[in-house]
Amino acid sequence: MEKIKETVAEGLDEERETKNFIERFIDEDLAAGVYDRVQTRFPPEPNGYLHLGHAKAICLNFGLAEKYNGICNLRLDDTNPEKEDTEYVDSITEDIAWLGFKWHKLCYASDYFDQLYDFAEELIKKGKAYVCDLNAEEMRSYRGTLTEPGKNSPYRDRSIEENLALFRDMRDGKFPDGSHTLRAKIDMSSPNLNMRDPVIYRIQRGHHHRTGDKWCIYPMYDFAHPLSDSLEGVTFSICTIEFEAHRPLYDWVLANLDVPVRSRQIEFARLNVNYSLMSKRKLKRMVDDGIVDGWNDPRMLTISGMRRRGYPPEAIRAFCESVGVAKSNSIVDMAQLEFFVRDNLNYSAQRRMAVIDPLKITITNYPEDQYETFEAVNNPEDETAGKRFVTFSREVYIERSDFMEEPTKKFHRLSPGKELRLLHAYYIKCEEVIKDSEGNITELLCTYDPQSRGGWSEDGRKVKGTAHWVSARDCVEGEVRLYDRLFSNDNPEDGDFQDNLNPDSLVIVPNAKLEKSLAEAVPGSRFQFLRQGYFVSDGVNSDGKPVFNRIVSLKDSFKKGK
RNA sequence: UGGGGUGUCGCCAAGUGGCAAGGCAGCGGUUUUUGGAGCCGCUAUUCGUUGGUUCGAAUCCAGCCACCCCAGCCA
Repeated sequence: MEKIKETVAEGLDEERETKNFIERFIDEDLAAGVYDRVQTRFPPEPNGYLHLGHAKAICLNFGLAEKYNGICNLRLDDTNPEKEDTEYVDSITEDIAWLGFKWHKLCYASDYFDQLYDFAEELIKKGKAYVCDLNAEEMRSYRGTLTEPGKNSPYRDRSIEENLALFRDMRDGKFPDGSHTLRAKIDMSSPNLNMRDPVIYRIQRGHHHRTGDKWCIYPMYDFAHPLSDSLEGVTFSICTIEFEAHRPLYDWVLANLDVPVRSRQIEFARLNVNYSLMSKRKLKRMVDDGIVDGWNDPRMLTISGMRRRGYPPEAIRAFCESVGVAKSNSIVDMAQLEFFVRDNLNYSAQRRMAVIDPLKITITNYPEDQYETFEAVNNPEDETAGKRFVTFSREVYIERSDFMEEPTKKFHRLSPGKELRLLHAYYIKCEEVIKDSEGNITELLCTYDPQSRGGWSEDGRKVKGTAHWVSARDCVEGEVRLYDRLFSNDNPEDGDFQDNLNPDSLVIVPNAKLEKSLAEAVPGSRFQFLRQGYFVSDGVNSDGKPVFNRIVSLKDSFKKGK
């Protein structure tokens, strides 16, 4: 131990490792012998697709298990047949696997329906649960308010035998939906409303995606969750902060039943990102209302949307790591997410040339039928990415923004009479600007310096500007989709999100000029279109043109023409 | 309003009685055969607020203020 301390002191002085509060709780419990191992779980309800907020919970739960040499299950919390579907189960498993995590076991709350039922009977037999005949409205009025205590249900003092018989009748389908509930007998005057005899079973006829029509009664979250945790052997049940007031109930359920493990619930703050919505309910509404293409629309922070947008899973994990785990409500800046995407892509994405807003250039002293190829590195950050060849010819396209007729002081690219380096190719000089009748620039006539092959000259003259280009003879046309923020408002939660939609959230450029190799790009592969940012291949459109989505939005400083 | 939480830079976030980490964003500079990359700097005399305890307080105590969650037979 001492040795380890020394080593740490000597070598890793600067790598101070700060533990988050959950890790400190775990350390305490381990040290106190409350638990001798760590087991977590990620328990989504299969009623929608996973989003970045879930990614944070996934990283936390799976990360903790890994860190402490424990295990983490994926559990589908399917106790409400009305909202759940196998489509969602499939998307959830796919998304978690894509993020790079492996669950120890794939479980379903519905796996435990029989045991949960038995636990309910156990509670009844202990006199700690009763069947209540109050309807929803009556129950609400009996519950009291934030400031006034509730009243006991008139059915609260039924005998154990009667409760048991009634509960079995509920199970056997003898009552209509909503007519009876099973409630825990706790305290109708508790200041915590969750403890005022909460419902733990309700009658609900609906086809369950796994158990079909076997059951017509379903356990409530507050009953099913602690018991599912315990049955699986979960030691730390990590959930979001809105469940904090449910913790006494969570503990009550485990304390009043004969369970294998007394799991510990720990809450953390959910993730919010500005310019985006992170509520499954609202995401579903956007999908249903046709505001977006589907759950995988690249403008949404669903995992499938981010995947389609080209965000690498490693970048998402690094982001989740960076935002930390705490209990205060917070809204993380979208720029932080994009930073981790750029940071990853900088060394993982190959470079390609593409011209999104083309301006034609004719090189007047370059022979009409001639062409030649140049070698170009695929990624200056990664030698193993190799090289490719690009073809040069008499007519090329450059980005319209790489030419300025009356250049400003800081503008070093092409302008009349000035030289510009075409990346990997030659120096060219602008000799003439051709305009249409309305004065719009339609073409530039340039000359090239044959001595500058490779983009370098022996006379040592300095050419500051360099631009990407594409040979007119050899390029392919493609569709480029520029995705911006879906919401114009920093916080779309202000009012109805529909009022905050950004009309320019999707701009389609149908005829971008692409380097030939991009025509065969595998969907999902990411490239840097040099100065224009990062793009991901998204297959071909209905015209058979290759499609690219922009991955991160432009940095504001660059937008301002710096 | 009863209960439960949270307040440290524009945004996240460390800090657990001994001179306020780090990241994002921003700003300056420097580079570069175009990375929006790299490199170098700068950016909280102050921790919601007021008092108290202490040689010493973001850390302990008390009051106040602000925000979030709970009155589903949702999770």
